[in-house]
Amino acid sequence: MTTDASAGLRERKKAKTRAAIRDAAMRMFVEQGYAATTVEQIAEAAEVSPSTFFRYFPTKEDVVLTDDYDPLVVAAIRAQPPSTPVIEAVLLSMRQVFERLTEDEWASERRRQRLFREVPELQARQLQQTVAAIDLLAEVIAERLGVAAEDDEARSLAGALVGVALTFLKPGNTNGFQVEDFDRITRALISLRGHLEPLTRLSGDPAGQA
Amino acid sequence: MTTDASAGLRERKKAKTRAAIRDAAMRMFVEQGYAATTVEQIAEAAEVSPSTFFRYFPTKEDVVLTDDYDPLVVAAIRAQPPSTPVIEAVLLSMRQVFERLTEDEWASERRRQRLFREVPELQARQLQQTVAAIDLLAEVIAERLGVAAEDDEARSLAGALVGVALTFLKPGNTNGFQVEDFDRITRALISLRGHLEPLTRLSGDPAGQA
DNA sequence: CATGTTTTGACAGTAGCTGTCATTTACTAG
DNA sequence: CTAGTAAATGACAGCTACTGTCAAAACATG
Repeated sequence: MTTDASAGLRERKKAKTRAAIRDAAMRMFVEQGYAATTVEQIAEAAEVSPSTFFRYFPTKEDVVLTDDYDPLVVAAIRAQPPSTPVIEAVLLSMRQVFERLTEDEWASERRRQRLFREVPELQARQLQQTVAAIDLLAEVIAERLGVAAEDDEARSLAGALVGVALTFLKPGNTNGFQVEDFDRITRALISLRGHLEPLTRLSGDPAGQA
Repeated sequence: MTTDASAGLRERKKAKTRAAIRDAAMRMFVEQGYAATTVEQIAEAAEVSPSTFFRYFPTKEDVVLTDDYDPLVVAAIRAQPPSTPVIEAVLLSMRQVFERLTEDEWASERRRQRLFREVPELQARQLQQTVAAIDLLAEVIAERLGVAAEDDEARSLAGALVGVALTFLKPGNTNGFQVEDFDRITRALISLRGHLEPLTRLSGDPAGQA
């Protein structure tokens, strides 16, 4: 999540600058709003020039968008015993990752999520990231199922899970993902199973006009 | 989709201007690329001032984003006989709407989809729209199931369907949604059902560290 | 045709972002 | 420690998306 190696003064300084920019930005976004905060102000608060800001973050949006959870979840899924059914493995892994967050991490995560809810442009880009994560998830699932990564089975399973998860991010869910949400997701998936029962191979006969 | 009433000269002119801007923009986007086309150029080609451009479209992105399919699908779902199972009703309705498109509509739809694939900012906003459509879909589904619109069952069913559908938009799917895709979706949903089998109420026992 | 309302264009201004270039700052060899 | 190299920075100029304001033009209505 943060810096590990203090390889050289240069690297350390870069990490510090990056953190300074991100912290200043987040603070100001919360205080005065995202749109009302200019890059110039952020740069000044972080004691760098605007040029430098853009060297660290390609756009103002990207300051908020950094998110390292995906690889954690992927790793957690790989760590599940092969006997565990796929869906359970995925849900359990997400749960584990979230349970392991510190209180500070939760706090900044909540701020982030609030910004996503309030600033449309940010929401759009976060959704884009989330949807991109489907591919990642599909790969791990494919591994588990022993099929190719492009296989419809793995991809659509990943898509369905992410789709369901999206559903739980929307209600003015003050705290973003809550641990209890996993139970609700499980229950939702079970009801989904019921609705899938009547499906047969031919559900799409062309039907002419209305 | 286009203009219906020629209520007055004023309305007709507005519709014409809107179409002129959109057509000019789309043509130029295809010819010289989205980023390389400035609003000023579009305005000039459409014979309006830049000010007017922004009166018709709040942002350059919105020129591409107009999309009237959602209400059509919703209407089609409502038109399905109540005996049809939900998922089948949804899939069938989508299929019907797409089958009813004219060749011209397909053509411009393909251009649109290509832009979405090629221009990240547009993709982000389209996904946002798509995810927003989950709410709409959830409402119709809730009606059919006879539950509240905020019910997890309806919402997550909608989310799952959209999630699966998203999966099929990604492969360099030259033509966007193809009619055959519906068969693949059906098959994918059936395999999904298989993976949901082992689910029980308790799949999320906290599990300590890795 | 006269009056009121909408639509338009011109203009000025803000902010995000890009590219360039000289200066400073950290690394590396001797 | 010093000289030379590579990287990071800041200052600046420039483009473009977008906003707000205002007067002129185009339509509507009696």
